[in-house]
Amino acid sequence: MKKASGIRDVARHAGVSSATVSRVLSGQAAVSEQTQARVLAAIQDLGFQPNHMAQGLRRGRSTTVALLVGDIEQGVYASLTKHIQPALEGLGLDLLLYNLGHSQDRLQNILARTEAMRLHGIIVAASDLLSTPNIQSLAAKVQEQGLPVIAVGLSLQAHGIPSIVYDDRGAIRRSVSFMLESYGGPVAYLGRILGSASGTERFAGYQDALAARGLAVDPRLVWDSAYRYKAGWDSVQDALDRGLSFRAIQAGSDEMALGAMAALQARGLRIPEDVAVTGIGDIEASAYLCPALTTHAAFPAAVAETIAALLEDHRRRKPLAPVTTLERSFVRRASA
Amino acid sequence: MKKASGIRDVARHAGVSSATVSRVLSGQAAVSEQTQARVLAAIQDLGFQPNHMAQGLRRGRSTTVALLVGDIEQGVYASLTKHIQPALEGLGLDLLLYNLGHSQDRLQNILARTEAMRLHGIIVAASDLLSTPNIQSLAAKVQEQGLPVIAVGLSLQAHGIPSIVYDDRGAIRRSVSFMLESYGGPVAYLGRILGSASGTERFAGYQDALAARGLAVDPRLVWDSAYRYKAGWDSVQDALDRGLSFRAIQAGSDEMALGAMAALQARGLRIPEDVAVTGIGDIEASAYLCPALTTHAAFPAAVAETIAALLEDHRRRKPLAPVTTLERSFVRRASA
DNA sequence: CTGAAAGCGCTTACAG
DNA sequence: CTGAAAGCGCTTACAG
Repeated sequence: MKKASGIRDVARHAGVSSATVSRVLSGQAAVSEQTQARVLAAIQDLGFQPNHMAQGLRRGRSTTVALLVGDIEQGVYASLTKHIQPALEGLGLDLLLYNLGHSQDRLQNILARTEAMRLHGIIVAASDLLSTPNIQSLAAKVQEQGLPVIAVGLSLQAHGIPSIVYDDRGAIRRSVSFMLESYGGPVAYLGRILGSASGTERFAGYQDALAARGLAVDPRLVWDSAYRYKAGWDSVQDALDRGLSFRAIQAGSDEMALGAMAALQARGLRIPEDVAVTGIGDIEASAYLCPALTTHAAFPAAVAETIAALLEDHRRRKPLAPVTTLERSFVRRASA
Repeated sequence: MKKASGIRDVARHAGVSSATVSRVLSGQAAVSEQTQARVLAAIQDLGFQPNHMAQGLRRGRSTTVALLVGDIEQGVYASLTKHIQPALEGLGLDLLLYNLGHSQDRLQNILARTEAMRLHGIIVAASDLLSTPNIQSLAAKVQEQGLPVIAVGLSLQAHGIPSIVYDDRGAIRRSVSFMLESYGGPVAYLGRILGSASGTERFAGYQDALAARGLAVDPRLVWDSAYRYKAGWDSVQDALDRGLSFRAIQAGSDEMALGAMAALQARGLRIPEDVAVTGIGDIEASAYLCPALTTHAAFPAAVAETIAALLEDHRRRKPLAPVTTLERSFVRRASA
């Protein structure tokens, strides 16, 4: 806990110039072994740590990556953040978190603020359909500033932004097909979230499954809704009030599925004997409910690794993979 | 989207010196109205934004606040983060997130890394008992570096660190008393988490409630456990296997309460007819389960406001309130 | 109220 | 392999 010392102090202590200290710090330039040893010792002795702001100013970029998430309170984003932070730390990068709260305006403000801080990169993890100006703003950063921008959960590949996505359409197709076969009766779709990129993808999987069996989509069994528990609860209460009948529900997220299950149980319906339920996302709570929720797992660790790899590729000026698609895995539990 | 322009460009554009531009930027020094207007216009014209790294280097501190959370996947920390980020943004500050994963080693590493970045402040939101070296390291930052450090969820007031805490002991005392009165039978305590500051506080509330009725604590009905859903599930399964009998459960967190409820239901027990359950925290899921969980609410918005106020006080060199205690509010729902 | 100048702590051509 | 010097983009005494 010495007073903040600078590179000059280290240089003096080691009997070299500050340029040399800087060189051993960067590890890039060639420095003789002896010199290096002496500098390293001086750094140790003084407990020296290079000033990030000075380095950033000089290098023209910070060591900070902005992570913009749809809503940190949602399990998906929380677990993603939990894995991304240490992955960045491994690359010597720090994570600046911005919670979008699913607002395009907020995204726009943040993107504007962001210019001034010479970020090292931007990760956008949001399932919302982004507004055109926002996408253009992101694409501009990639092209003009050479700033790596990575999209997670929605594909911005068409705009030249490397993306990491799940094959949600395929996943939902499989689980809906499974429920159609196992339970026969009609399968409702909960949460065709308008304005959500992944919501749209997932709903397409539902359509695929019905189409494969020559079934038509019954609009009364497609429930638009907001995100979250309450939406699931409300939609099911509403459907039951209207006397609709269905044998199973595919929810667009685990949160909605849990809300739906509570509503079914509150009405005295048994899961899965009366109505089967499947979610997608596999949030932590899903495994510890009664009955436990059948769902599709996510792989936040794999996403974090992919992000780290892309960032490394960018550093080495390698071309970045335009899109990385991860498969969901179906987690069969008691609810379906 | 102009090329990054500097203060000099603005100065030239406005026909003044860069010192003057800096002055209108800071808003601190006196500048004539005309000059100010011209500078502002130039800033507009060029879309100028001051370089954060340069400002930080010169001022000796960044505009970045580090938020260290126990585990971002837990509802408490997620909702706290969600509210703190915009509160900081309102003060022109950015949030650097570090996920501790409840590890003292990680905290130590982060605290060490942190030296180099000339932070604007540090917020520690963790319920773990901090290790002595970590507390000393935090206290040292307050004293030597004049860096504001704020503790949330655990009181570090004894170490000169302003703290924001809930009266969890009082809250648990009230709900345990309530269950004792309503259900008569024995109340078990789930989650006396060893090594957790708030875990200890909460358990003390349980002891208070029993003591107030002249009851002794039955050690078989005090279940130590880890955090989270699984712990709640396992503890209850275990207690049931051992043939223990209890009429109600006070859980040390909502997550544990939900895990416990699932375990009870899996064994065919009804809630609250056979066993009543109360949690603490009021995570989003709690309201949308069947039955909905009776719990104690948190007030993340109030915490965020308090943090912002403390940071402002620090900026104005006012003394900071050593401790701010918030009351929980009891949310009576169906589970107890 | 305003400007010229020094300097925050680094990195990186440029010489040698 | 190493050093002296310039400069990244700001802010802030110091004069006037």
